[in-house]
Amino acid sequence: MISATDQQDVKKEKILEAAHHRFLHFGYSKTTMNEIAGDLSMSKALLYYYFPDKSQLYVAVMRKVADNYLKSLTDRINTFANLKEAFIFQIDTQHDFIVTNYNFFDYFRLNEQNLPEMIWEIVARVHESETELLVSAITTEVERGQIKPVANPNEIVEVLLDALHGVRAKSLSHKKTMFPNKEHLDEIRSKRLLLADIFIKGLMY
Amino acid sequence: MISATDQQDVKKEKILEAAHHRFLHFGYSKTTMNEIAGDLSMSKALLYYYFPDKSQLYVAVMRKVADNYLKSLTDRINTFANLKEAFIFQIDTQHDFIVTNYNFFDYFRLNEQNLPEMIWEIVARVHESETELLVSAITTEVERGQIKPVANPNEIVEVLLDALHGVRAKSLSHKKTMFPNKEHLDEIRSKRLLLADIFIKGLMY
DNA sequence: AAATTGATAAATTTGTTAAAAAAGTCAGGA
DNA sequence: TCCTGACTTTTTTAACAAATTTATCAATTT
Repeated sequence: MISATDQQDVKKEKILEAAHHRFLHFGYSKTTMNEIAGDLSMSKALLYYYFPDKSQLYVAVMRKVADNYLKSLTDRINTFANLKEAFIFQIDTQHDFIVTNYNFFDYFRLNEQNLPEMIWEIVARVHESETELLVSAITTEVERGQIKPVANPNEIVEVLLDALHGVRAKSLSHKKTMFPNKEHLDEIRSKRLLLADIFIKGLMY
Repeated sequence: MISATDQQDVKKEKILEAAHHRFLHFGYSKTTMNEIAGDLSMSKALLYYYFPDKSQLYVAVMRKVADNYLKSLTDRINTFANLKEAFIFQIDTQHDFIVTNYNFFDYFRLNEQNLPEMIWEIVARVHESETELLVSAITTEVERGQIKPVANPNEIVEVLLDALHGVRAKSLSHKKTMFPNKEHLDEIRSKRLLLADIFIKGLMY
């Protein structure tokens, strides 16, 4: 027998899917609760039965999206042959994550200031997970004797992540095209790989 | 005898000073041509005699500010004992430049898209100058045999500048305080120095 | 002629308000 | 417990007037 709670979870899941679809294609502000309800052939009121309001629905979708990303990270932790592999994985995985969810994050970019606290918690979780992956890779590489022991791997990783972010931000700013195209993205990727290379050598003996 | 053109230049200079003062303290949108004229006890119409419009006045001030910065860079080119010194100089000089002109750049940040072409030319000049300084420092260090020969120093420097920018951007985003305070700035500086250190080691043999 | 101004025109921003759209609520039905 | 239609409240949009600011120009001074 299927419990009521399970049924609810199934329906909630359906709603999350529909909402994700809308948010992903049209962004937060350009999708209405009516439309999401319409997509599911249900009344708007029912959405409010399952989720308290629009922004918390968005947060729930975000959490799901983030959890998927998180999982793809934790699945691979400690599976790398060397530090470089780990760096490349981080660069490509994060890149893919951002590109495939580009529109979804418009709400995020638009409000920047005064976002619900929960959003920041999710962001923090993601960041921690990214950090963890790389810290672990560095620690392993130290144990293997490939690079110098580092006093504070966390600090190193944070600087690396900031730096990688900078490569993206700088390349994308003052480009007219609202949408990053293939060439840009390739340019960013190769710059990041160059940075990663130098960085790794910088950690060696 | 003082030529009419010299007189004009003197007066233009006065106007640039007054405009800079206003832009620096209140930003572009919060200063009016009337106020600038008032500061100089002249009529607003006279401003338009010397400068075609507000935005070109701003650009002229910007050019002056940028030229000063540029000069501080070219003055020091090829005067560094080693690569690290050059990097530190770059970090500190640029940092100082941005902090002392923080408000002045609000116009810059606010419009981001659709800025007058001249602004981008100035930005490009500054960027080239920063790049030149660092490329020269790297080339010198290669000649000294301190680091490995690099195929494309320009590429390396560009990545470094992007990365340094990233350290700043990441640390400053999602901080509520419109104004970066001392502690933030110190944190950014030390992160940047760490990055520079790793980077330099990454360029060694 | 070159430098300057007051008056005035043109453009932009700000404030107001009404209509439209969207968010969010609720009494009641299956 | 799940669900809806009808309803209320809040937010966004549009239109327009008022106020501010940019920009121009004929007239005046140096």
